[in-house]
Amino acid sequence: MEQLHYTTDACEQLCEPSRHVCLAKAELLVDEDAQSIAETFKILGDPTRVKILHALSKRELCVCDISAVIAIGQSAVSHQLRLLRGARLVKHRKEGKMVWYSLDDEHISLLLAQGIEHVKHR
Amino acid sequence: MEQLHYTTDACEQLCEPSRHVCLAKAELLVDEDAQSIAETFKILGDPTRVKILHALSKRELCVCDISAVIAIGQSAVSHQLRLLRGARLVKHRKEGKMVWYSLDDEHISLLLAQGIEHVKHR
DNA sequence: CTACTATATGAACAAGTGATCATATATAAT
DNA sequence: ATTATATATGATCACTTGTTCATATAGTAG
Repeated sequence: MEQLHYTTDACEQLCEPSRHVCLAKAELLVDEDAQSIAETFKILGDPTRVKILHALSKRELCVCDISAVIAIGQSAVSHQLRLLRGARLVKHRKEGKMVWYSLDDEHISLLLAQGIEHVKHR
Repeated sequence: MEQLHYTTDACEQLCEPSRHVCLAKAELLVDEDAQSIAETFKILGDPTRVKILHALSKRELCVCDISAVIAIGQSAVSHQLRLLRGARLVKHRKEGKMVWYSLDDEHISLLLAQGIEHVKHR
């Protein structure tokens, strides 16, 4: 009975027989897209990275600044920034031996704010 | 040298000595908030849940519909819905032996759309 | 060149996650 | 009551994740 759920159209004959299920199937995100979208949210889904992004939403900071602000080791910060870069959530510029990080665009700030909004709400 | 990074104010004397670091520290998200915010994004950070939310953003669906649409076992769907409920991303209503799920509010739809936007962009 | 500082990265390990299986609960039908 | 269906949940296990340690790279100063 486990398997039947996705070989037949819905819960046997009980749900409205399949129209909305067919529609939903047609509109279903393809694996690849769902994966990419989830990837972005997954990166946002860590308290350390949230702190980093929130700090960067206020001002550009270099790696050791972030390390100082967040109170976490330099190595850990670098690892996290790598992930954030990979997800195009932050950008960086070199200046001598320092590397300055900032949010990739204002979009990110909005996304973050919206998450914060959801949490504060209710 | 690892530890000094968060006992002194920034990268020794090299960064603009500490004004922006002090500000950033003052504005730093407290652990609890960062944790809650990350929690929400973490829930959004899984392809199966993204598919579920995307499907629910179009129309209300019952558990076995979702199972049929996403092509994943009923048990897995229930487990995921539990998490989604916990994060107040979806709501549900019982109707006989079926349980119908939908997004908790339009905010969620926006949040999801913004994530999709980020991925599609560039 | 040598020493020092800022950042990046690989390895390793503890902790967490998501699917499946088995089973429980609840509602409905006979 | 018995049977069937819809959903929920606990246990398990392979897999992922985030930090730390050690070390590498790169820029700067002496």
